[in-house]
Amino acid sequence: MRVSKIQKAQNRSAILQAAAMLFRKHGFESVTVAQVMDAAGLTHGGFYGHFESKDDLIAKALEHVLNEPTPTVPNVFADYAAAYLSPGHRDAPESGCTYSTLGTEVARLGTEARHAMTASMKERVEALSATAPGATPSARRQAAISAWSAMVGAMMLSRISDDQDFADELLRETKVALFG
Amino acid sequence: MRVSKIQKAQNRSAILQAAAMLFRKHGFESVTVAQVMDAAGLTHGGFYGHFESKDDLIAKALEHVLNEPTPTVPNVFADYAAAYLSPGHRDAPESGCTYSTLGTEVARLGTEARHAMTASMKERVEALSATAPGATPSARRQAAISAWSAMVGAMMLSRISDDQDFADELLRETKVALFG
DNA sequence: TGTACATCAGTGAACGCGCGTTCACTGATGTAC
DNA sequence: TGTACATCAGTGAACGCGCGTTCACTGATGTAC
Repeated sequence: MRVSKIQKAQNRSAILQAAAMLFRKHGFESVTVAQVMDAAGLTHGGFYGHFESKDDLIAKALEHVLNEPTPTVPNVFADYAAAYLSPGHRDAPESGCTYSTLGTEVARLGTEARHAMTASMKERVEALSATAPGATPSARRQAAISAWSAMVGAMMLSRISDDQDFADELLRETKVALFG
Repeated sequence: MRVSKIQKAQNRSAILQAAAMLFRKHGFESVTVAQVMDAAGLTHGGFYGHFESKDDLIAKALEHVLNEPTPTVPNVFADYAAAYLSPGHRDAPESGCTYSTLGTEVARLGTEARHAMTASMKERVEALSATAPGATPSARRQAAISAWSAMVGAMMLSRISDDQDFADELLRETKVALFG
């Protein structure tokens, strides 16, 4: 049964939202098209009315999650880092940072997905540079790049650890090293 | 045709080596058992004489690559970081650091693989702590953790970027921020 | 505004390919005498 | 040391499940008059 144009747009959005969550939680390849559609409250047959292929969905879901405004993100550098490097963020990958959940996989994706990610990375560096410590713009940009790299790396490593204490140590020591 | 015990051990080793390379280059799920066996110079049917399953291979290949002595790794902190953060390392993921190539995927693997990775991470932190900057052991450990996180993160992010200049900037600025 | 028809979003069964896994077979290795 | 036999690593065909993708169909939406 046909649905209204508004409903169709909402459905598309629900698919992207569900995909972005499932991908971050389980990875691109473990998540099936049917699972995404199910999580969006639809049946799998309708998928190709919204997207060309699963690869297309991956690219669109990444763009979607990267471009959505994240109102809870603090815009002061130190606050951003403290929130980022929290155990709460680590334990909720499905709603967290895309780089630390899917980074190594994205590096192998096609042009469209990587291009969207690259644009988003540049924006992130720009935004962090504004409030990063440093006397000159280039010093602030350097601080933003290295600190952001440390955050993303520490988060990923912390999620690998099956030793809770060590996982916490990675986050804590990185946070302290960056901001005293 | 049966082969000697020595040959069998060499074959097993070749499978692990091929798997470790292919996995780092293409990810766990994109690489097939047949591809691994082919790269090891064998046919796929013999695979189950060496490993219980593909998952078993993944765990064993990770242990293999994490425990193999890497003679080219400098043991002085700054040299290690400089070699790590080089474009050459970025452009040869198949023979590079496992964390920056497979990190986000390993975080979702089972007990055996993550346990091996965790033990290896602890060793790496210990090793880096020895020559890390800092007045006290805990300061050195902190420096080792945060700097290593930054290296792994910057490498992963650099591989995502489809903009060469930006990719290089991420590595360069992280290196300079860490060591002047 | 109301009616008749065309459009098309979503459904669910079906298809077919790829990949992990199994298995009967081969022939070289290793061992018992 | 040599011979006969048992073992078993590797081969390659085959199996079967899962998943991406297709398609005929349904019925509500949107549009033309």
